[in-house]
Amino acid sequence: MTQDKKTYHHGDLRQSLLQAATDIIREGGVDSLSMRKLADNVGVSRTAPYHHFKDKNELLCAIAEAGFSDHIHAVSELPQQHLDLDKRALFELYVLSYIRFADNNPETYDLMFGKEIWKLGKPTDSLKTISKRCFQHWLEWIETLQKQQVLTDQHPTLRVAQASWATLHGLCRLLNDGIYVDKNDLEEMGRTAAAMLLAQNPGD
Amino acid sequence: MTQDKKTYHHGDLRQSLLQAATDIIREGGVDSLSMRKLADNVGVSRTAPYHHFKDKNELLCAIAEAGFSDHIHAVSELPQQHLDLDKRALFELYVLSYIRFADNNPETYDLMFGKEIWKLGKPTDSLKTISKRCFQHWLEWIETLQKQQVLTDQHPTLRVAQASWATLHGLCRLLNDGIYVDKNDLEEMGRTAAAMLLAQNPGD
DNA sequence: ACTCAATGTTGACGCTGTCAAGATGCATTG
DNA sequence: CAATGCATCTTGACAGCGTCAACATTGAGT
Repeated sequence: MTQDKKTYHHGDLRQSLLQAATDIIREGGVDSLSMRKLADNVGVSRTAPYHHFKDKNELLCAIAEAGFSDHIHAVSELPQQHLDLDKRALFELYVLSYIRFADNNPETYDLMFGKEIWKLGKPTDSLKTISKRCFQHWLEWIETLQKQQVLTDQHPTLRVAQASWATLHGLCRLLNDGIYVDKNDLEEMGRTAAAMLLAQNPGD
Repeated sequence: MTQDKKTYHHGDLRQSLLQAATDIIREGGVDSLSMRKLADNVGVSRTAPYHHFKDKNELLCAIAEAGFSDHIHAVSELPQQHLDLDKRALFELYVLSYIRFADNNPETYDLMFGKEIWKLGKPTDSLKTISKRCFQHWLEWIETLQKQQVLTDQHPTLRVAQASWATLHGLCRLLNDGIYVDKNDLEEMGRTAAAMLLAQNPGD
């Protein structure tokens, strides 16, 4: 598997660090990740990681970036897997999928959309790029939903996209931040939110 | 004003700590608050605060508690100040007021609804109490809005209250966490969100 | 074979939360 | 009024943190 570790040079330290960091974070949360413990876990000295990441912030950005990549991948598969569903049901499904992603990867989600990076730290250029791409996908879908009268077209696409995303985000934060803990409740909340956001059909 | 400070006993340390802590937090964010700096600011030794707060968590809970108190106070005044508005406009006004509260007191808001206390720390009993009371008010108002057909009554009051609150909360997080920075944009998002959540009137 | 840049190491600094032990002084009791 | 006890405040200490500076090792390219 991993090298025999007797060599002075690790050979693949950057990748190992990312992997180990992701594990630590998944295990004990973002706040349980320290550069020193991370280095120790990988079997390397305290400051070795600094040859691969300028500082802790850059490490976190790299992890968040991978999170966006996963997320985009997972989401883009959704519509193709559910060709049978009508647009409204698909929207609800997206809401629930979004919640599940945040629930399954709470700490990654925190990094992707948390103040640790976006307010306290500084997002990497590549992180900014991929996060914009992610929102762009959302935006495009919202636009088609508006055209299909599934979402209101009385407001600009951008605003509708932002407002509905904020709803999803809010639900996830309530779960991930420990304000609501029961994830079944949260799915129910997600369903209700989806229903409220959708344009009411006259024929309902 | 404050005592002449030459006395060994401070006399009113607990209150001074709360005040200074709130100032520090408002100035530089929750993360800029350290027990040591706080003690120093008040002119007292490192560990003196521990005679008034078991640990940092309890201090933060006390600040959050004051935040809830302010919030409840501000909100309860809203309907009486705007008797002229119809129910739908009042709802939008509430949304905007909520956003403004989070915008004006971002760090307090973080404490009130952030993982620092609810997930990483442990909320005080009194904090739990007042936060429940706060949500209870929201819940009651949502119920009347449902009865007035301003919000959908096709879902349980609890779910509607949770879902709509999640929307507000999501908007605030996006602002406070630095994902969206323009607060004018955010108000527009708030308006859009309010419109989407409201039950569509046939006669619109 | 020699050099250089990339990568890894140890030492150090100042910061953090908080525990333990000792100093101080106010309030209550004899 | 003197003594005692308890709340309060102090200094000392420890383990942990991010990261800078200086030094060691090594693989790659001339």
